[in-house]
Amino acid sequence: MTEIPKAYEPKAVEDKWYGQWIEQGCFTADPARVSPSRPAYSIVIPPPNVTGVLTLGHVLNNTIQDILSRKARMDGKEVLWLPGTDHAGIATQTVVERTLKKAGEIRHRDDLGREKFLEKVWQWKTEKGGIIIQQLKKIGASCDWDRERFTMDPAYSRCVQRVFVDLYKKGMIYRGKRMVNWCPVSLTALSDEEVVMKEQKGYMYHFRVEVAELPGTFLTIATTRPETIPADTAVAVNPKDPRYQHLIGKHVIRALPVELPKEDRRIPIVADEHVDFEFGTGVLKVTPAHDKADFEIGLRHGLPVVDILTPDGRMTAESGPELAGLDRFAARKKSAEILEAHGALEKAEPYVNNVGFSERADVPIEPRLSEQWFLKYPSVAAAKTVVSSGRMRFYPDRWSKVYDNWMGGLQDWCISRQLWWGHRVPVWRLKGGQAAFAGIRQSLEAGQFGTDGDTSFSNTPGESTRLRLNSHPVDGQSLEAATDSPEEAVQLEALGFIQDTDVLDTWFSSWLWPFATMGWTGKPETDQQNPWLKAFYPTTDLVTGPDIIFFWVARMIMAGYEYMGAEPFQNVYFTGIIRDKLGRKMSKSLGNSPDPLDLIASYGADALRFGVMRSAPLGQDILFDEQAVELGRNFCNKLWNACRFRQMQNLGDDGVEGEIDPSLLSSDDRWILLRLDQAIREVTRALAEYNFSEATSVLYRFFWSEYCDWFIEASKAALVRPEDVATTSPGNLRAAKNKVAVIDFILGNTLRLFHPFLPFITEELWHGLGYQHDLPADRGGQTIMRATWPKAFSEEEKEYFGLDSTAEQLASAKYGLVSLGRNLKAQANVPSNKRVPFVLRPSGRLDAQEIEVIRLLLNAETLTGVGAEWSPSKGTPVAANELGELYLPLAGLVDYAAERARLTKEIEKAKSEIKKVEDKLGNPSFVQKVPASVLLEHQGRLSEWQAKLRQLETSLADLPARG
RNA sequence: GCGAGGUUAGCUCAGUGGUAGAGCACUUGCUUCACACGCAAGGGGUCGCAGGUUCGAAACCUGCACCUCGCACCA
Repeated sequence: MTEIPKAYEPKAVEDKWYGQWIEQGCFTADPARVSPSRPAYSIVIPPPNVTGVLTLGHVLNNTIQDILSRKARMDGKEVLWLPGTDHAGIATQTVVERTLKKAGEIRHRDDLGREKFLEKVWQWKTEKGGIIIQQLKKIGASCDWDRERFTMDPAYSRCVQRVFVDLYKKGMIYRGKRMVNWCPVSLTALSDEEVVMKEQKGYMYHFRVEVAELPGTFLTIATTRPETIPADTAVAVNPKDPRYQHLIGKHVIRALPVELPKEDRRIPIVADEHVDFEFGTGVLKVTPAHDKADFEIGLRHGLPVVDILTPDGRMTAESGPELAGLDRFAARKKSAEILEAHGALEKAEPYVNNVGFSERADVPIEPRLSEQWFLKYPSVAAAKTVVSSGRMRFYPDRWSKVYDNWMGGLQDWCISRQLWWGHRVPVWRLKGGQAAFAGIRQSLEAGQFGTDGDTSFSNTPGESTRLRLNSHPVDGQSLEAATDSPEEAVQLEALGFIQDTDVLDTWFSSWLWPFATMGWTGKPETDQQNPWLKAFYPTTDLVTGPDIIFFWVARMIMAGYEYMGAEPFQNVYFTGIIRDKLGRKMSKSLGNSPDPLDLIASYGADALRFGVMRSAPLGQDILFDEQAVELGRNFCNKLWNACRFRQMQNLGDDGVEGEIDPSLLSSDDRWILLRLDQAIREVTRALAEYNFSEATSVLYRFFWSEYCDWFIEASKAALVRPEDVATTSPGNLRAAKNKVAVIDFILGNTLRLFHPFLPFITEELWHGLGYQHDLPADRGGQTIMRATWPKAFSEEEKEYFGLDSTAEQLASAKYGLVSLGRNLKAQANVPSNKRVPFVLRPSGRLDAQEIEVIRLLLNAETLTGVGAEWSPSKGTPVAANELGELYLPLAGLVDYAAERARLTKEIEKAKSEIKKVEDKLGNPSFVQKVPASVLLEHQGRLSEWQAKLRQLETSLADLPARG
């Protein structure tokens, strides 16, 4: 800090220190350093999407992780904050495909084929995929970048395969033809969690169908999706519905396609409990191929499944010549028109219903029957108990109920995706009957195949493949082989096996994140020797958003128990969701999401961190306002200038002042030491409770409202300017040096308290003020990151410094009196910079030193101490508290009318306070039942207000009648 | 429909039984020798509504209203 700019300039400071931290390996974790005296602390980052760019959500989330990591380092822990990125199957594939299309390289990914396309994705990932990691560095994230992981790293991929094969062997992963959520844009199945319900405006179409056996008799059916009529294979009524009982077992003539002969459109009327006869007309069209509930009805009644939609949501030829080829939404309109043209449409009423949307592509999903891989969740009981028993803590706790609720209603997880980018399902398949398997039988040493068992295809020790013989109603028999061994895969392919073309849901890889990133292999003998797993698993804290509690958190807990035998983390902190100041979610289309990097450029990274932390209350969504960042910048600037002020107090002996001499401490010194003590306690507790906004408010209050507003100002009474050193008495110089020692003590502690929140500026000031001198390199000498976290005073220390309530009360009373005096000045319209004389009549003994501090804080020309015998001239404005009476003699300048108004107002206030307390004290049951301390406190308050009232009334009476 | 959370100053939020708070915004006055990204003073709230418990309720209980978010879902 040779050159001292007036305002803090973050840019150069941030780049400089981040570079040094990296260079000096400050973020690097080493399991060998973990010991009982240096416990491990670990966090795994929620891996951001590799295609992602930094959002305010990331800033929030990662600032919290950084605060926790930096605090743990200062607590003397060995810290691993493990970073990385997620391959994000659909998102990444979409981004790359779009990019290639834009560049005119392809029209569709099929133009390249799977292999070539994947090469392009990898190329893109290498070139552009690391942006968010670079951005995280800008906010100061202290991740161990040497351990950065990616969910498609070879070692990580191996973990995914191993887990798949293991669950396959356990029978928990199976393949089946089911109704799944199909995304017609991404052309893949989705899990239930990836579908969001949205209200949609549409129409409820009422149309008529004729009962085949009773010509001229019609049934009216209500539907929102008339385009699926050609796929109807029945209509259903409730068996208890008297309106339709007589029709059960008869048939209707399906309305579409009209071109088809009537006899080909006969579909049965079935009775099913599912039908709600209150709803619509009580007659339900049953479309097993395109509706989950209808599919179930179809199963119950043995109905055929007729699929009239292509994977990308267009109508097939079976829907009739007028609809064929149309998009499903166009077909909806068209089919209504056809119905109307044939007189079958009774009405179309506007209707709002909930429709499932693909979260990613933001289009309505189609329920679709298809062959997919499913997982029965493992280790459910353990995962449920660890949270409900309170062994793993959720912050805020209410999320544990949400978790418990979801864990109680688990449905099998659809884990396969019809994509190219991702972990390919490690299952190989050979189709054909027994004849086709004959050759293989010979190549297998153990002839046991066709049953569900392990076989070795290669000679690699320890490798084995699970073989399973499946019978498929259409495809006939197939032999399925699941393996995570590359050697065996080669062998299988040599035998004509073909690998499944699906990839796995991205979450099927990220649920392994806490241990797969630490070198887990799934081989117990190896994993038990793994120093990283031994030192850092289970991790300490997880910080994430509540929106992925099911996607990620719950699944990680289950995987943790299944594969590590222990929970993956001890505490989970759920952040709020960042919204704009109108409470809307941040979104690209609304354009309401500011770029954090722009904010950093304008205000600095520390300012952004502080602003976001300050407006992030525990468990509430955060309404983001750029003003919060501005506040952060102002705060950094305040800190900067307070330290600049310290730098100017150089008393000839360069550098940090030494020990504090307790005998020279003033009441202000003792007061600020106690305020610091309080701040340390409150910040430490707030952090332990993950209450980050509370911690920042305490820091703000302590540093700005207490240290700067009162202590620094008061300290100016004792400080000596460098140019005056020669002419200052030795006693005053000693006092000044002791004052600087107190300032150094406070600032040294303050910088450390602030460091987790404001890493850059605190490091700069730590070195600028020379606080690193005389500290061991690993305890603050090299970096504030490793300085010890401030400790509250022990009783012994409090005694040593004389920190008792007397000192605190005296200082508080002084500041109280100063405020009253400043108020007198303002009421009398004296500009705050104008120095006028004050007179003080103390109620007890008051040192000259203390009087000087009061004078200085009042910015008074003089503050004359007078005895009880002194009396002011009539009408002199006066204010008083327990310390004494403060007069503002204005010799003819008093605005008596204003003074009368002021006094009258004060008197009213005093009277109302007295009445309040008197009412309470006058209540017999209050006096009887209330604790003694509360009674005393009320009595004290009463006499205080009474004394004040007397004084005010005297002043008012003393005012000349006319002013 | 089920569940969770919320309702306190113009705005964003603290405040879990004993004198209603902070920051921002607002008004007024200040180039007071660290800081105008600042200093000082000030105005502003029947704590969503109605009952109840209590000597005493913003806080605890009951009901209601409104807002937000999950989960489920009827074509």
